[in-house]
Amino acid sequence: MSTIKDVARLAGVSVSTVSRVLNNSKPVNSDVRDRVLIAIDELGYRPNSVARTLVNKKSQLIGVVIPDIDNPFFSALVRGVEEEAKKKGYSILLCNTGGDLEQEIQYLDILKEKYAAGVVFLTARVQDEHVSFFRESKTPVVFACQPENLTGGFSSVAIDDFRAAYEGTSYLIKREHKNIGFVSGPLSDSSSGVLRVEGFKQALIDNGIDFRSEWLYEGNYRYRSGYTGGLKILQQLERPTAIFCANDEMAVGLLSAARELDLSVPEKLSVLGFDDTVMAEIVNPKLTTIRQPICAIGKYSAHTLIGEIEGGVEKQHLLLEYEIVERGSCKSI
Amino acid sequence: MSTIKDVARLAGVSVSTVSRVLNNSKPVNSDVRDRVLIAIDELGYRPNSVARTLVNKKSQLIGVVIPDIDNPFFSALVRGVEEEAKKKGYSILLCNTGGDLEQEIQYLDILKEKYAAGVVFLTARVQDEHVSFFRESKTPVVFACQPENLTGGFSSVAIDDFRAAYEGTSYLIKREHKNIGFVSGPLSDSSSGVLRVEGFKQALIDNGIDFRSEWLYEGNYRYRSGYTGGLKILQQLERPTAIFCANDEMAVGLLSAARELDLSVPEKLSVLGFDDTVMAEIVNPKLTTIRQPICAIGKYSAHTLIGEIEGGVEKQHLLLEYEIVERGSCKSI
DNA sequence: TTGTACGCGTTATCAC
DNA sequence: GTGATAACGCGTACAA
Repeated sequence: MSTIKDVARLAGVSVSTVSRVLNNSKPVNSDVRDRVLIAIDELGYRPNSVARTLVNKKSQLIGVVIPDIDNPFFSALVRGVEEEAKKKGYSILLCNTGGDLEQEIQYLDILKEKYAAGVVFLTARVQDEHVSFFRESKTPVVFACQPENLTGGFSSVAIDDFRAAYEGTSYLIKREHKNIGFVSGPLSDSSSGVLRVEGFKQALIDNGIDFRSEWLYEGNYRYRSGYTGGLKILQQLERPTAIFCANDEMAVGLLSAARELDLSVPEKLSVLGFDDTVMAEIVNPKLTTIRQPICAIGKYSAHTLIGEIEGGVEKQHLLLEYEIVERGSCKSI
Repeated sequence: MSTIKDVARLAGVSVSTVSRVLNNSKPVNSDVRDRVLIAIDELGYRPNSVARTLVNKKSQLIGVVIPDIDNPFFSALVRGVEEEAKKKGYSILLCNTGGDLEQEIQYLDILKEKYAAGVVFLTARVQDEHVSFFRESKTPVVFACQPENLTGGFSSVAIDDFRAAYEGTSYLIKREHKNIGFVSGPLSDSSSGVLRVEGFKQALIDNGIDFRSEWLYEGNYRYRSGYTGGLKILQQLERPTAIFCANDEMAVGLLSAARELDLSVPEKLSVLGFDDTVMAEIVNPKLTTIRQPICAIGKYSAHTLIGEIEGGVEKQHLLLEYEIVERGSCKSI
């Protein structure tokens, strides 16, 4: 492995000159520049990024902190981040936290000690600990899938969860559903989850439909809770003709519950999902769902982040487009 | 951020002494050790890993190179690697390659320049370029899901794909199926894929059943190819009573094809999957499949790797257990 | 425009 | 046992 010194020697110049052509940090005579370039090429020289990091106090690493890589929603986000980062010469340090605050902080410390250039952060709720870390360490960060007002002043990329849920509900109402249930995410801390219930409720109100709390089930985004919620809601004397789930995984669980209760979907029950992850397509009936451009959220998160890292671009809040994709799980009554 | 010098000053010792208590590299008097420890605590000092890496030429980074993080099979593996690595103080550099050799090599170069301690590698086929990289750079590596004889002498963690496919086929045969189709992975380069077809064929032979090439479809592990393969096989004049798919995703695609052709599963057609990823459970009917302990493969890969990194443990080939998990997609005839 | 020399935070080799 | 000091590979004032 050749170093900058080898290049300097071969080109007959000093290391500083080599450094200058490497970084375009100062003007260099074109003939010497050529000599250096040739030497670099000849030696197959590549600057040592560790040494660089040590002096610059900034690496080419981007931390991606998420609750669970083994969840299609998060892995799609990571893929988006990775693609964009790779394009710009950054690598991904994967921080899998299980949604645990302690682990999040632990990883944040690791990122700091490795001089990570920035981090894309997806958490159920932005906590004071997070905010103060980013403030103190001055590490650029963008929060993914987080409502603008909860990011502590940092950048974010998301969709408008309130409006998306509002429109999803409207979609159901337009199809003559007046009895609509809702399986939500955790309402205590999942901020975008709260937005979705609120969008749902608002749509009900605006259409003169009463909200029925017995048809609201607070799940946790997992298959199991969709199943349980479905059982809870559908076994009541009076049951809704449609249920809106705050994500696809729960919707799929709900499908199982409906099947178990012999309620055919969509004939007897319409089911509307959220996210449009891979499972929406493979389940039977295929899920009508609100598509959230997860991979794009990852891409734009990375893009925004790198903008802040390199260009000193201003903090910003991006809202991406969602859309209702109609498949087989909803029908008019 | 305090450095080793600050600690040395505060403790009234030299930096070398601090370094020694940090690394237990040489004996230190217990009273001075205590002073150092106190100083460390007082300053909240944490050794700078970048500087460490620069002098040791070895970081605490483990590269995980896979084709696609947004695929439940690979993401499960990554989760396993991450868990084990985190436990041992290593972090994960995620290398998403799209299965492209050029990108694999590109990432390998990045890993080298970052002084990665080792890499967990999952690729369709181990190529000469891979092997020579690991030989020359002396970077420890373990290949995941790769047949022992194709790892170029490096460690590996996998299951016995041949036997697993053999047993899967036997499972079908025991249930009186004599006409069995097979949807395979790519046969040109996916080595474990080849093993699975061979296990399938061998089971046929050992049971006196003819192999019918028209019932073999070469897919690519994706949903779409399972669907297409299903159509191809099931629209023939004579069709099998059971089809074995080399992974779950294709099995799910096959399910769609069967539904489209009005062949109810498992009544008219038994379908056997492979892997037991999340989708096996959410599809209807639920998939009977051969469970491969993907997450554990990740864990053991990391464990083996770290053993080689730290202990100079010998190269080894681990074969983990698989099992047939019976759900609703297969029946006796 | 170019070169010298020092610093980034550690570890390791040497003397003491 | 302990303490200087030279690496590790690079960027950058500063001097020329």
